[in-house]
Parts: sequence; C-alpha cells; structure tokens
Amino acid sequence: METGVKYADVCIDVSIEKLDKPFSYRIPERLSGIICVGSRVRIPFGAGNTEKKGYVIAIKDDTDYDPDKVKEILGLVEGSMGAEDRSFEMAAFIKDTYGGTLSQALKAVIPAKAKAKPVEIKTLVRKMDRDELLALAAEAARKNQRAKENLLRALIENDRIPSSWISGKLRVSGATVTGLIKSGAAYYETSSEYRKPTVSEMEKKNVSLNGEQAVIVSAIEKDIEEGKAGNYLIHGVTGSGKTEVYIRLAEKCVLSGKQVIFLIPEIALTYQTLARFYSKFGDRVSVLNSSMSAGEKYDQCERARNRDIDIIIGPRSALFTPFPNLGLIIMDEEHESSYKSESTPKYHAREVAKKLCELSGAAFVMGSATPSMESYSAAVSGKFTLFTMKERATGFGLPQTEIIDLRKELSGGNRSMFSRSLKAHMDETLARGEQIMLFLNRRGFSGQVSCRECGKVIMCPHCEVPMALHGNSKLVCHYCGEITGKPSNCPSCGSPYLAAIKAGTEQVEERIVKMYPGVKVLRMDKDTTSAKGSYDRILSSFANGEAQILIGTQMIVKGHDFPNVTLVGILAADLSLGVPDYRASERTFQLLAQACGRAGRGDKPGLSIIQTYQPEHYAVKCAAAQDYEAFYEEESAYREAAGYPPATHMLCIQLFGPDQKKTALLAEELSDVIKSKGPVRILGPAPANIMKVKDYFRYVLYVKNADLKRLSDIRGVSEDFFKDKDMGQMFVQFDLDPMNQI
DNA sequence: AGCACGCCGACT
DNA sequence: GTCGGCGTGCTC
Repeated sequence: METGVKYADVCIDVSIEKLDKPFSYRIPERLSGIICVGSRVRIPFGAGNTEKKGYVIAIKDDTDYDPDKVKEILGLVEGSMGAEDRSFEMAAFIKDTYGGTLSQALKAVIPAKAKAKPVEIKTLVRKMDRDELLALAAEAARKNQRAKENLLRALIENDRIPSSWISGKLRVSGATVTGLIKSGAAYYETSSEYRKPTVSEMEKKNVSLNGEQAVIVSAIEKDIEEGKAGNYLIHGVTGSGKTEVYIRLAEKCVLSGKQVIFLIPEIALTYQTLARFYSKFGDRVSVLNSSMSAGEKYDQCERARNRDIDIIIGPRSALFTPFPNLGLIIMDEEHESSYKSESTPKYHAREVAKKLCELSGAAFVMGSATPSMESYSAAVSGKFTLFTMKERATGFGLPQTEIIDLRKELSGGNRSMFSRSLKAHMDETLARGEQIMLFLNRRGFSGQVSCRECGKVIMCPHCEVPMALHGNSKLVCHYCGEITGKPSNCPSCGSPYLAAIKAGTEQVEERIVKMYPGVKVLRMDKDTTSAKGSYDRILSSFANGEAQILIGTQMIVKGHDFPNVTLVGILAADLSLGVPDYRASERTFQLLAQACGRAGRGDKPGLSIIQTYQPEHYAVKCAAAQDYEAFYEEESAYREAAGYPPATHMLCIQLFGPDQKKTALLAEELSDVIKSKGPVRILGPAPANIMKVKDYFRYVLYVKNADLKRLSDIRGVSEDFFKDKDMGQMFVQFDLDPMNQI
C-alpha cells in the first residue's frame, strides 16, 4: 500500500464549463491505496456540501490549494465502471488537442454511463422451510388468495424461481411477490447477465497468404515480438486482401493474450468483413454499433473488461473499449471521413488511436486503397511504416479504365448522359449477361424546386438551403427538417410553372429503362434507402443477380464485392470537384478510384469508364490509372503551396448566432484578439458556405500553423475571449484539421 | 449546477 | 426594525 499519498484531483462529472477543472480532495486513510486515477468518487461540494460524483484524474502528495479548505472524499461510487488510467489520459489528450471541456472529453471516452444498468436477472429464493410455506399456502387458499397460493406452492416445489417464471408461467403479479417478500417467505436474488448480440457461426476456411500479405504480417509481428510496435499504413489496391492481413495479425495478438480493436467506418458497409471475423473468432469477437442501447454498450464494455471477448469491431467509439491488455488497433478504410467526430470534441479516431497505442504499447495498423493525405505523408516522412500491396488476391489485374471527355461528346452531337463508348460497352456487357454499376454523384441539386419564369429556387425559411421535394406535395429542408407543402405558384413571381430537379439517379434510371426495356434495374440513393433494411435489400438482390444494372450515388462504391460486375460507369466524375473545399480533389480521387475498383472483382476482367468535363484533372487521370503515388505527389504539392493540411495544421473556429451582425462582429473581434497575440496566418472571418442553418448565422475563421501547440494556444486565447464576453445565444465550435469546410 | 452571501422593498 | 426577492460568485 502506498503511503504519503494524500490528495486527489477530482473532476466533477457535470458538463458545466465553470466546473471544468480539477478540484483537490483529501483521501481518507481508509481509502488510501484503494482510490486510484480513474476511480469514481463521492465528494462533498459547495457551501452546502451537496454530494456530487466525480472522477479522480490525478493523485498527488500535496495540493496547490489552501489545505484548510480541502475537503475529504466521502467514498467510492458503488457500481462504478472504475475506468482505468488510460481513459483519462485519452480524455486529457482529446481535450488538449481538440478543445472543449474536460467533461466533454470524458464523455467521449467513457463508453457508457454506469447508470445504464445491465439487465438484471431476478430469482426468487425460498427463505422459510416447507412446513411454514405449506401453512401459508393453506391460509392463502382459505382466504381465496389464488395468486399467492400458486406462488407459494411453486416455491414449495422449487427453492429458486426465476422472475421470468413468475410473470410468465405462473401469471403472478409483482404486488403478490412483494407481499410475499414482506412476509419473509422468500427474497429476491439479483445477478447480472450480459445481453449477448447473436453470433452466427460460420465454417472456418483457411486462407493462405500470398507473398505481399505474408511479408506484411511477419514484419509487423516481428516488431510486436521485439516490443517495437509502431504505426503501420497498408496501402493495398482494392481486392488485394487487406482483411486477411488484419485477421492474421489479430489472431496472433489474441493468441498472445492481448486484445484487438478493429475500427470500421460504417457497420452496414462491411458485412463481409464482419462475417470473416466472426467465422475466425466466434464469440470472442463482439460488434459495437450506433443503434445499440446504452445498456448493450455497457455490456460490451463489461465483457471487454472481464476478458470475455478479445476483439471488438466498431466505429470510432469502439476505440474506448476498456480492454485490460490492448495489443492492436486496426483501422480499415483509414481515409473515411466518418472517423472524424462531428460533435465536440471533434476528434479524429486516427490521432486518438495512435495516442492510445502509444500509451498501451500496442501496434496501430491502418489500411486503405486510397490513403488519406495525412497518413500517406506521415508514411512518406517515416512516422508510419508503409506497406504496399499491388497484387489483387484473385490474381486478376486491375480493371481497364477509359476516360471520356464529355465536351467532345457534346461537340460530336451526343447530348445524352451516356457517351457513345459507355453505351457500346453497356450493350456488350448486358449481352454477355454480366452486371453493370452506374455511379452518379448529384447531391445538392436533387429535389430542389425552381420557378421556370423567374428562375428563383424555393429556399428553406430557416436555412440558406434549397428545399427538397419529397413525394409530390411536400418540401423538406435537409438541414433543419422544416416541412412545408409545395406551393402551387412561385412565391416570388406567382408563376404556376414550378419544376423540381429530379435526382440524377432517377433521371439515369428513366433513361436506362427506355434504352433497355426489359432489363432489370435497381436504384440506390437517399430516396430508395430511407426505409430500414432497404440498403441491404438492394445490395443483396443485386448480388443475387436479380438485376443487371445498379444505379447509385457514392454509397454503392463502398464495401460489397459483386463478382459479376464487369462494367462500372462513372457518369459525371467532376461533380465532386467543384465543391469549395480543400479536400475536394482528394475525395474525388478516392471516390473514382474506389468506383473503378468495383469492376472485375471476380474471375472476369473488368472495365471502368469515367465520363468527365475535366479529363485533364489529376484527380481524374490518377484515379483512372489507379496511380495513387502520382496523385499524392500532385495533391501534396498543392497542399504545400496553398498551406493546407497535412503541410500545415488548420484550426477552424466557427461562430454561430441568431443575429448576423453581432455574429460577424464577434468573429472580427476574435480575429483581432488572435492577431494581437502574435503573427499568425488567419483566413477570414467569412460567412460559412451555407451561411444560415436553423436561423443561426455561421461565420468561420481559419487559423493556420504547422505547430499544433501554437494552434492549441490560440484556441485557449479564443476560449478566454469568449468567457469574458456576453455571448447571448451565440456559441462557438472548434475543429482541428476539419474534414469539411463549412 | 446548487447554494451561499448580499443589498433593496413590504410586513409582524 | 426584520423577512425575503433572486442578482453575483464560489465551489477543492
């Protein structure tokens, strides 16, 4: 037992800014050695000594605070998760890196509230002996208390009755049971049992590794064995078999008594990967997903803590699974933007995972066919170890690609959305009985209603966003949810000629149906996947060959393999290039490269056709050539020249307020305050791309600096500035290296 | 957030 | 003269 340790820094678990600092408490003798960093404690707080709960974030021999005023910890919180030290270091890291309060960081890091109690299995246990119970039963019978009599008779025959029996088989109400307990005939025993998500067992197949896979597995395993586990980036072309590498590494890790966190961008998209993990690890693997209740998440944490599972698969929040001996974090599809949290603290799972691995001595393995600029640059500079997989595991080469210049099509007299080449290849593919995927990204325009006479678009009254037509009579704002009826006349000029822009995919579908009567077509976009389960239904019916053509937005390019797809058509590649965002090229490249990779995943060669108005754009050219390195070089030069991540770091400060002038003014003031603290590159303040959402005006300020510490200081300065300010309804958000420019 | 102290109006 | 309004300001 430790001696001389007297004080604990306690974070009170309320999300109140003013309490967002540690409070020192004396550790009573009886608790010394029991209380540790991470303990959940009860403490007296404030003048009234109201009892509050807090987290111990540090233990110290002395305190900076007036020792006379320091109070004593009352005790430990019963049933606390006792989250370990690591979680608190993670919370501190998140707070320091991404801002927000410590409580917000703690909330992100503490997986589920302890108050979300596990399902309690109650058992009624006999307390009296048989004769006494018989007497009671006889008395109940005499008083015509049928329910009580039945329960007593059941209790005579069984000394333990599960509560499910009582309400189910015996049909006895709770009141009767309570009465019985009061009379001392029996008592309730409660024990918690985990709610286990169902696991379907599949046959285990042994896949042998190809050369590239084996090299990577043995290199990383060697590092782990020598205690030199680091960060690894696997750049593997689509279909190169990254999952098998993950499985081997995870297996090795589990066999040596360590646990694995496997991060995936979106649960629905990687069913095939999940199935492979299940078949390999059975019920030692568990899946976390966003639709789970707090209780279920709590159970998963308990199972992890108790070493009932070795592997957790889930989105970024799976990072905070409290494994006692974490050995490996895998991050699949590392470039996906869903790894960045959208709410404060806006942390990036990649950075947090890296930190977590440092703290626990675990290996961090990232994989992608199109790595993010951030990761690849870290790999190039030697911070991550880079592995490249160039072979497709099936042995077949990458699909052929063809770039079609839509400007030439137009000047050649073809005004349809299908180029002559695409049309010809579609004819052939259909004739061969193979499948086609058509990809179109037309988010943003679909559904908007405009007047054919004055050209005005119907906007949401609360947001600076066009309303979208749902069905035939409803207008919906996708930003605030405002629903209005579709007016019969234009609100500005009164013209009755209102026209809705159809979703691109819908138009494509109409054309296809006309072009190929009798050919089965599936469409997948926001409209067709809004119903629960429709996503999987569409994909599986396409996989089963129920349709020959699948038309969709970017959601079709991810995940699923369709071995019979031999033609992929990208109808308008540059639509995602026009977005005012420094990541536009990167995202376009990723999208195109992934879409091209969809063709020829089986044993038949594939072809991808990219239609574009900008055939000379490097994102298009490199994606067509499946040349990641060339893209990286070009994009890297651009980021370097323009001063964008990863060449520098960028702190985005977003101000929100109902009064446009006041919000703009506050942004200006903040900008001046930041400038007064030393020279630094500031962009803006400027109105956000979408200036108004939910009646709140949005102003944005970007501060650039290569030094993260400097940006963190600037965030501190800003936070202090806002503290002294009368903010009214205005509020601020910080976003480090944002994924989307707002 | 609570719960104090605190400095001004209507009451035994 | 006190009781009590909730306005500011700490709370380890």
